[in-house]
Amino acid sequence: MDRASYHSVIVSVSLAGKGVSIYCSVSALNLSGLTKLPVLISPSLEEARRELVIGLEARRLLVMVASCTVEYSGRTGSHLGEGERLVIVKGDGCILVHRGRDYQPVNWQPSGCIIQAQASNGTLVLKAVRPSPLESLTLVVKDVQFLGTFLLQDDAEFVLHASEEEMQRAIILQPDVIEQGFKILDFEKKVPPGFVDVYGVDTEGNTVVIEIKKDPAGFPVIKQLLEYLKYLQAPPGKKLRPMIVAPSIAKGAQPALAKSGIEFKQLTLQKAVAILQKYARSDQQALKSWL
Amino acid sequence: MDRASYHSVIVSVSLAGKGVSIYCSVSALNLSGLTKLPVLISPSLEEARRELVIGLEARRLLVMVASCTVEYSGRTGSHLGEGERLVIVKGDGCILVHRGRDYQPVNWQPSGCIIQAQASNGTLVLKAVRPSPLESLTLVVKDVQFLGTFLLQDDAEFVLHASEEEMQRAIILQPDVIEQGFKILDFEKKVPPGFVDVYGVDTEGNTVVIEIKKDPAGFPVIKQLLEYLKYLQAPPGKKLRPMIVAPSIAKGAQPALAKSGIEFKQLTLQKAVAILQKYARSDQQALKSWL
DNA sequence: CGTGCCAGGTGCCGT
DNA sequence: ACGGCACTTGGCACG
Repeated sequence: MDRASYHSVIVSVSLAGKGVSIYCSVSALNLSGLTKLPVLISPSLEEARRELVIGLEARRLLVMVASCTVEYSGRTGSHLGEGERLVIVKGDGCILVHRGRDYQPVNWQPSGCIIQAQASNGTLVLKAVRPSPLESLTLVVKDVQFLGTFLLQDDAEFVLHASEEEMQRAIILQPDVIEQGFKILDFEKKVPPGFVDVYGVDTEGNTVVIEIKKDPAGFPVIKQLLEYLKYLQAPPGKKLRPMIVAPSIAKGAQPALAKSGIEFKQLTLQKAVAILQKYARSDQQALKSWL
Repeated sequence: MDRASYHSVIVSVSLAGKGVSIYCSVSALNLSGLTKLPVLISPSLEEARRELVIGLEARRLLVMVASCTVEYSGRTGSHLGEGERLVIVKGDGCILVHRGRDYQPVNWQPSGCIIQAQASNGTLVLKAVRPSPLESLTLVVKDVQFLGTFLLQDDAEFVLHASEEEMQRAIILQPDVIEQGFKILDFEKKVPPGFVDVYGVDTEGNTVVIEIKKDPAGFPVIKQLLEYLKYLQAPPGKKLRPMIVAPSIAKGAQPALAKSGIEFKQLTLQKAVAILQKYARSDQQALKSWL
């Protein structure tokens, strides 16, 4: 690829409505050709609509900065007056409307809905309908500041080191982390109100019922565990030992814990990860980089 | 504004690293000047970093499509290998990393964190640190496909028609919706396990304890209400009438409801909204457009 | 600041 | 489909 080919760039300036439409056609990948880089700056609504339809068809990632109103109707309803927002449409048919602040989108539609863009009376209407539960999101676009359509090359795997699941796996791999001689009989054991995380016996033959929390254990988990206990019983002459495994106890939960006869065993995420590291050689690669 | 001024466009083509850097400087607002439209297409990492710093400083909305790795460490930890993602940084200091699919971001940081962009060894590192709880998100950017910085003009108010709150307001405005002659004594009344949504008396002087749900009422709400009842009692010679107000009863919850002696009163969101419409003239404007 | 609770919660997995 | 539950849940209101 020679130096000259880098300059194979088309810039066409057109007058679209009241705005300026700059069409930068560039490709870093195909420099010798005149491949269009799908970025529109202040396009007319009709140009934007055309590009949206192409992007939706190709299931590309659409990123639009536009002035619009947003209506939602479905499980409930919402209304948002006109203003400039960031609109994202993904290849799997989900849509996000973000304002200039806040972590969460002001409106959205989960993946799997039908999205269409149509011109309507001098405005561009973007509609996203979710079949079940039936709900629809409607954007009436008055002005598009920016519209880009991208294809994201992304095959990497996402690895999350978190959660009860890793703590549970650590306990299963090394039951001694609970106490010397602890033996696991079952996990995710079904009882009417829900599932017992870990279920086992101590060296005395007592039944140990464990509820795991990755966060400081508070009142809800105590109630949950007591609820489970109603449906469980120890072997004749043995005790039922309810136990909460968590990194810590929540502020005011200590008295309730003592009163209800529930034991507490500290297990931090770090320790759980260390145990997994020790036992699961195959996981070492994925785990070594964090912490 | 004459036609010629629309062409006041600067396009500079530079060779940045292995990529092409097209710098389209345009403004639809200030066409006579050479105001920069902050959109970079395949900039060098140094160009991107400079633009990011400027955008962060000005608390603008940053939208970047880039190939990067993502590390998270805090309450838990995560790792995501290299791939192309959509990165959003908002003015309030939150950051979202979106992949090409899925409603939710693969990684993020809520608002209020400190974000910095720095060059590092041939890569661009974007770091977002949240002070409390202490957690950090680190993006190592290898290649930037697109970077735009926007200022969103958006003063509209968001109106959500939803939730228990509207149902509660409807009941408070028109207690008859529960039953003829029902009188409200209190709402959000504190009991040890939580709060009673609505608390009142019927025409017989019996105490009515209402729990509101906007979704079909299932087992959890029954348990919740029974929990509250333990801490409440009717006047001498009167009854305690626990009642669930919801659009419907969940599938298998009917028997449990009957068994526990809890009454059910249907109230849909639509009806609640209608009541609010009738009573709150000032709200009519906001409510009239939906449904 | 923790504690409780709602959310258009979402997502995952099970019957 | 409904049920139970975790989530880097986020968000708000309140003691």
